[in-house]
Amino acid sequence: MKTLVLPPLGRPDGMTTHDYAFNRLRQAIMVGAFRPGTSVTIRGLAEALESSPTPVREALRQLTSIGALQFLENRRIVVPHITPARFEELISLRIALESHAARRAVAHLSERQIEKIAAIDDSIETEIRKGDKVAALIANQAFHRMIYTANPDAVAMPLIESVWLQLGPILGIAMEHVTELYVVDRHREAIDALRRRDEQAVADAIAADIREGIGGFDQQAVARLLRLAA
Amino acid sequence: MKTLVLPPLGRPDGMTTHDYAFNRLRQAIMVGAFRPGTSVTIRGLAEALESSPTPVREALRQLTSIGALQFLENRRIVVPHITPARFEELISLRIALESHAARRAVAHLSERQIEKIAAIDDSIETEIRKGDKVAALIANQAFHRMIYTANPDAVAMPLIESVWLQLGPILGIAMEHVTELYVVDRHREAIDALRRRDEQAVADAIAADIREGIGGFDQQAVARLLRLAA
DNA sequence: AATCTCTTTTTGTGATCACATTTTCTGAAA
DNA sequence: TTTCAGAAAATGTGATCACAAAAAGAGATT
Repeated sequence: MKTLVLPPLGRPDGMTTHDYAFNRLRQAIMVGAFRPGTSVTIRGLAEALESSPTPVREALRQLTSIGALQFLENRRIVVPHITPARFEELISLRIALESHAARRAVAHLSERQIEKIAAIDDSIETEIRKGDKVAALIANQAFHRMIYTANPDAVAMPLIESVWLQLGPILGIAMEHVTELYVVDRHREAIDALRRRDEQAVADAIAADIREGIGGFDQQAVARLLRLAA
Repeated sequence: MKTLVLPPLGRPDGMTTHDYAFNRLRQAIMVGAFRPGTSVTIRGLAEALESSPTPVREALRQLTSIGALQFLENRRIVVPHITPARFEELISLRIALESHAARRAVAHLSERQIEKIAAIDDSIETEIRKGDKVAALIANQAFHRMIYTANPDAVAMPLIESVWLQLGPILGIAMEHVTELYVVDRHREAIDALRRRDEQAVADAIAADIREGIGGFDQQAVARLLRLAA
């Protein structure tokens, strides 16, 4: 029985055990700490998180609701498999959802917020230069999240995070097999468009960012990655 | 203590208590059986479902993950409130998501499936004539679901259902205050477009269907409905 | 080696209980 | 009637346990 290792995560005061388990697992999956097909057990995670089955099971159930995990018929809990076709669907969904969310956020963004977004973009570059892929990834997600959540009724945000979670595992594989991380520079383009309050240009920049970033993997590249990981 | 009444729902053999609770509550919310702001208790639902707190809590946690319920800071569990702005965001998200899903489904639909969809559309008319609003609503959802899930990798479907769930409570209010139910006849248009394999026309018909259906409530109408329900 | 059968272990499920917090109820004071 | 303080009840949380199903292991047979 190998003990499970999870990326650490701070636990604020007053946070319930269940919430902590949920957030920690969620973040682990989102940054690609689990491979597709990996199976987890309630008791195993309870031990790793130093708690009991009850709150862990609740966290796992929530994670399945957002597509991050899957309860199989035989009651096993696994990280869902990805096929090239499903990957392509997820990317196209990301583009549809995020360009929609970006367009809907433009009117709500203050100058100050836009500067904050530009600062986050700088931090992405910094992390890449340092070679910290996970940190760069988290900063990149923060960049996108900051834009979409400027809308006070950002109902699309939870759905977007669900898609990110479903892409997490293959992202983890990609990171292992890609020596150098780079981010296509559509971010500057998006920031400029935000400053001009040009909704269409913002949506286009976000779409291009996704398409040329993780979306740049074609079916064969995905198939190759999946084979490498198998 | 008034006992809680939930719309009935069959329970297949071998279905876990948790799964049953989840599905029954989900369906109840989706068809508008709960008002916005309604609060529920774990023990109360456990009693109504003739089970214990554990599986009910898991079901409630899942429902919060998909936006159907909300755990407040004081640990109370409520059906989320809706503002006119949030309503408008949800409708616009429905249009973005569903026209995307519809477009992506067109290529996968067989002639046989299209006929099945047309049959479902007929059943909607039947239910409306009978005056059974809930049945008409469920049939209408089946119509949409059947289209989107023709795509074997319909990754957008769970997200779409999440939006439906969030619109459920206001839908329930609307049904109480609308004497006559009618469905804008964009369904025929969608079916025709499906037969022609015209992706753009299908997407447009679905968008129009939403916009002229539930989306037809303007901000003032929503505000009025919410006031009536308060 | 490969396959099958039986035993042992592991695992998910759901009920129950103790605890702390929150809400509700009760009754007195203003 | 309103307001407020304390008591009582209700509620969410998390650990534990018993049970059934599934998986893993052991040993015999082909």
